[in-house]
Amino acid sequence: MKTITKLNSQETLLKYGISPSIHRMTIMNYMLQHRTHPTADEIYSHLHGDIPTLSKTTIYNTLKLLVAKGAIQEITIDEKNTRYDAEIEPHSHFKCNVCGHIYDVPSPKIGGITDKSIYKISEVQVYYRGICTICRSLLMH
Amino acid sequence: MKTITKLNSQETLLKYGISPSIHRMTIMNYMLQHRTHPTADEIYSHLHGDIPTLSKTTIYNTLKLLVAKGAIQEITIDEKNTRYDAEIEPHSHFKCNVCGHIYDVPSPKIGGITDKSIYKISEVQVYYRGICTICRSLLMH
DNA sequence: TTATCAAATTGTAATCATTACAATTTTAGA
DNA sequence: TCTAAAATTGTAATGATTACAATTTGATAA
Repeated sequence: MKTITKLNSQETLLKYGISPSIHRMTIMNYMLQHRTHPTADEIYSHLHGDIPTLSKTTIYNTLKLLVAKGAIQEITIDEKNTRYDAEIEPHSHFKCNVCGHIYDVPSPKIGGITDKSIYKISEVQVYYRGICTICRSLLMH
Repeated sequence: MKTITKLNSQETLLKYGISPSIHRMTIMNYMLQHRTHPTADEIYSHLHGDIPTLSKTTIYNTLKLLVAKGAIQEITIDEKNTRYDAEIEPHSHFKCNVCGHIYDVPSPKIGGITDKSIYKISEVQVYYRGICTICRSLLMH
């Protein structure tokens, strides 16, 4: 099992032209396994137990590299921290204002200014905010 | 002229249930006149010349209040700073990765998860990133 | 008008995410 | 093995934002 996921993260790194060091594989692996849109700090906290030598700077460096190479994406739906997402297929995000959870949701069909003659668009982010089903039912008693 | 814009900012504040103090009117007025999606710090820098007693904390407090009351909106398209926008009619944003300018663009028709049965959506933000026309033509010589 | 109380504002210090940077370690290839 | 480049580390700096206690302002009632 572990071998397989390690392999997956290694393959992913190679696919995006990133030399697969141990730490990079560990971080990539974490991202592939945890689709919770973690912050740099959350990743650090979770990995620090297993690999005490892993520094927070490496987390930041690696995440920045992964984003630059297109292996993961950055999302700014959370006003406090930058969050990261290993899912790079088109999708949107919904943040519950009550529990703070960020959900992956299907991307809407975008019309509007996809008109490439005006702006050269390289990225589209759609952020929804509101109350998720769980919190809503809790609020209703 | 000045009287008119002051009046407009006062009216706007009253409309949103905010008691119109001098500073709040000044900040609201700035927001109404400058559709550049300014940061708290930019607002402070611009107003500080005229009103040296205006503190940065008041800028932050006021912006937060204006957002809470719905008089302006917060946008997080810029990874560094929170930006604010007096335009509250539905529209989207385009950020040029070269010059950093943030443009207002028409909102796309949103299909997808506007399905209210799943999530109670209170806010939708659409962020585009890429290269704006000006920078693109400059890059082409 | 004056006293009073709440609201508004201020300045400073604290917090917290992120980055800069120089030093050290690791890795791959000659 | 040796060496240069790449990767990683720890610490300090930066910069945005918030906390908070103190002060000022403004509206109201006596």
